[in-house]
Amino acid sequence: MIERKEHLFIVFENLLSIKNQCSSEILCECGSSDITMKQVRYLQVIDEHGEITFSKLAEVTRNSKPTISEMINKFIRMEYVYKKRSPDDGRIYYICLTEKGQNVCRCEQIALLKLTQRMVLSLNEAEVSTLIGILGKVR
Amino acid sequence: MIERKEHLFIVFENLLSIKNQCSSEILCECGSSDITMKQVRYLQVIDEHGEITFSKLAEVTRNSKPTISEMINKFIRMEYVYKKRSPDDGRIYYICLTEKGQNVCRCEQIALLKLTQRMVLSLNEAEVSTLIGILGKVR
DNA sequence: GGTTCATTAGTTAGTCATTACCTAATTATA
DNA sequence: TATAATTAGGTAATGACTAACTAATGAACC
Repeated sequence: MIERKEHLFIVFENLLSIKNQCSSEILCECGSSDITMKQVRYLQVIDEHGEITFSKLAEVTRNSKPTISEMINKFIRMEYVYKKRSPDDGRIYYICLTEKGQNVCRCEQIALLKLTQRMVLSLNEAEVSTLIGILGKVR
Repeated sequence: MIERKEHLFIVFENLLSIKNQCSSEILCECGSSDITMKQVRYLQVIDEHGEITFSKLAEVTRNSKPTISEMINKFIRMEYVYKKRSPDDGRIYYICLTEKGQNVCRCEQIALLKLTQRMVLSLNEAEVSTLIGILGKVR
């Protein structure tokens, strides 16, 4: 009983370790191993909106516009985002993620995808189905 | 086929989400929701050594002693560590983790433990055994 | 055993670079 | 005149350093 709990912990620890290693690799490949969590979160907010204006991003993140302006300039230098002038209103720019920016802010999902792909390779179809069935019950 | 891969991804995404929520809760309970990753890593180094001297910690982390001195003073203020005078050598202090410090630097493991405990509650013994069997094959 | 001196452990002062944020003033556009 | 974004100048916190310092230890010598 106790043995089973510990065992479950160990197999999940192993899986998580594989996932974390994938995440690290993704960030390293992007040359972003030292990006801060706040930076990742801001990129995630941009990702959620597809493309977003400076004013909107300031509003959504509760920062001032100058703060956003500086941050976006920095992200441009880091090649995470680019800005696109609005065709309709010369005042407005849209902030868009580059491929690098997308990879960085989605690196946890990409890592998880790689983990599940790796699982599908290690296991047969019946095992995968069984896993889905059992794990789907966890709340 | 494609459906199965996506499904596996989704069930694992759900599990990971539960785990991440546990982590956040642990850090919030400790009043440490804004601790930095570097700080967590330093606490993990201290954890790995049980108790460690300033000089040793400087050596292991490749920082200067004044840097370690300041960091540890800050961790003391944050109640993550305390220092213990060596009984043998008046120059030497040992840096030890408080319970809070231990919780903070182990929060990922604690969260994973809570997740696996939750799984054990949701599933019967046969299912748990099956999981262990299948997931143990993943490399 | 006491003294002296070199060494070690850790601290303090001052400093620098970076990140994350601000307001006020400005420029460009509507 | 109002809005969108930028620039200038600023603060606070984090993460790191060197130089100089204090306190304690240990070896050598008397």
